[in-house]
This record gives sequence, structure tokens and C-alpha cells, in this order.
Amino acid sequence: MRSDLDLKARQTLKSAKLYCTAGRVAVLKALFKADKPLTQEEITGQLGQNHFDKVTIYRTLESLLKVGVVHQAFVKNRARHFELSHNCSETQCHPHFTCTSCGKTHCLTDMRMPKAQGRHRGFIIHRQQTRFEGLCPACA
Amino acid sequence: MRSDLDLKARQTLKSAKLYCTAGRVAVLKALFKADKPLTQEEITGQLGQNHFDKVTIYRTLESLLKVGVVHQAFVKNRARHFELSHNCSETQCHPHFTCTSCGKTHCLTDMRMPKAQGRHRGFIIHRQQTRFEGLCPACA
DNA sequence: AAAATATTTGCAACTTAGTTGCAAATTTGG
DNA sequence: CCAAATTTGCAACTAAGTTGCAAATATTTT
Repeated sequence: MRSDLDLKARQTLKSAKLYCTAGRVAVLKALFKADKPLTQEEITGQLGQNHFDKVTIYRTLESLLKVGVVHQAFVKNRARHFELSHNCSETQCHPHFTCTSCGKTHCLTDMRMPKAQGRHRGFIIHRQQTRFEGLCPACA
Repeated sequence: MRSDLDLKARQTLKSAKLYCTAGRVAVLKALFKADKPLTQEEITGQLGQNHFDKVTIYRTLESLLKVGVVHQAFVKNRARHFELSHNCSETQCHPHFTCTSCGKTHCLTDMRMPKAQGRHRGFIIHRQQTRFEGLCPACA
């Protein structure tokens, strides 16, 4: 039984001209299912029985980064967080919200921040990301 | 000879009710001098001869974080970056620019981003940070 | 100013997150 | 199915940060 998500993952790999392997499909599926940026550890956790070495996970993420299917979000300083780029424009990612009480991070995919595109004192801005801190609905 | 910066650092520690030690003064001076967020390693580098153990640096930064004199910036995923809070308002930090070519990070202290204060779908926003990627004047 | 108390420091050891090299396994194209 | 190209897992390693504890330093008390 090959699920919808499975096909989506395979499709994605194919159009990115990446070898379609079990590990990559699994990682992509985890990212499709997630509603927030994930670390390698969280991805491994999602996979459960369907285990892949952390090196493989990192290398997969690296490949997906290179072709632009995923990107990194700045959630915590000590760990890389990855998410699909499909909710973001070329020049701007949706904002991320981190709760100072429970520590959880949420994607505010429905929120648009004004773009500071162009240049500023010689700096050519290609991409912008916004991060919020505060209280999430559950903690407020 | 006790420099201007020295006094400023001591003053800062005093008003934060922190023990005024050589290590803390040194770290604060390094941060005052810096024009961008620094890692522990960079701070240690700045200190040169005036060496303090990395544990001390981290613990000092932790103390300064707690009293709000410094905060963390999101520059790279694998290392904590610290800077003084004095260029930021309570609710918003100045944007940081990271060059995709040379990798250097700059503070855009003269740039104001519109605030997304208040709430959004139950999320209560206290603080916001913006991060840019692109080409710095030197690389462009 | 010395003693008493409170806090910080450095060291060694440890943890966590991520990376590298390489042989074995898998995928793709013919 | 074969050959070439690429990916995988393992073991070992690096980088960044943390913890416990005794010795050192800062502040407060007398």
C-alpha cells in the first residue's frame, strides 16, 4: 500500500533529480506530516520502527537543502531545525513563534510580514525570516 | 588605568546587582566593543592574554542573560551568539544580516522593521526578531 | 581592617549535536 | 540483469556547551 504522502514524497525526489531511496522518502514524509520545523532527533522519533541512522538523516536533509526542498528555521540555538520550503516564498519564510513558557514552536503560515526587500546601506537582501517570542494559546 | 569602558562595565554589573569580577568586566567590555553578536569562542579570542575559562564565559553570559543586559541572536544554528540588549527595544531587536557569500553577520541597528505586536490567533507576541540573508556590501 | 558569608572560578569529566571516511548495499539507466 | 553512480550504516571523531566540586574572590558584617 503506497499512500498519498508516499507518492508525494517520491514525486518530490524525482523532480529534484535525487535518488529515490527508502530513507529519503521516510524523511520527506515526516516533514510533510510535521506542522513545525523538526530536528534530526525528532525526525528519527517520527520514523519509529522504520529506523535510519542519524548520519543518513543528516545527509538526506543536506541533499534536500541543496535542491531547496527544505530549509533551516531558527528555533533554538543548539540544534538545526528543518522544514519544507513549500509554505514560503522565494524571498520570505513564514514567521515562527516560540512560546517562552512551554518552549514549543509554531509556524504562523497565515501571517504575512511586510518585506524589507531590496537594499539597505549596500546590503542586498535576498531573504528574510521573522521569529516571535511570547505566549502560545495553550499557555496564555 | 581604568578606562571608560571599564567603568561602564562595572556600572552595568553594579546596577544589575551582579558581583563585579574581572571575568565579567572583561566579557562585558568585549561585548561593548563588538559590533555584532559574539560566540564564547570569539569572546575568548577578544580577551587574548586576559584569559578566562570557557565555563566562566558561559556562566557570565548566562548571568547577563538573566538580568537582560545581553540576549541571544540567531546567527548560525550550531553556536550561541550573544550581544548587548542596549540597541534593542523591549519588544523588538534590530535585524541581523548574514552574507551568503562570506558568511559574516552584521547588525542593522539603523533599520526599523514594522512591529507585529499584540496577538494573532491566540498567540501573544512579546518580542520579535528579523534575520536577513543576502550579499553584504563587500561581496556585492 | 579582619572575619564571616555569599558568590564565582577553573578544572576535569561529561553530554549533545553534528561530521567524516570507507566498505557494503541500493538505485538508476542501458 | 549488468554496470556505473549514489547512498547507507558503522565507528570514530569534532565542536559546542554543561555539571560538580574544591579553591579563589567579592561583598557584608563586625
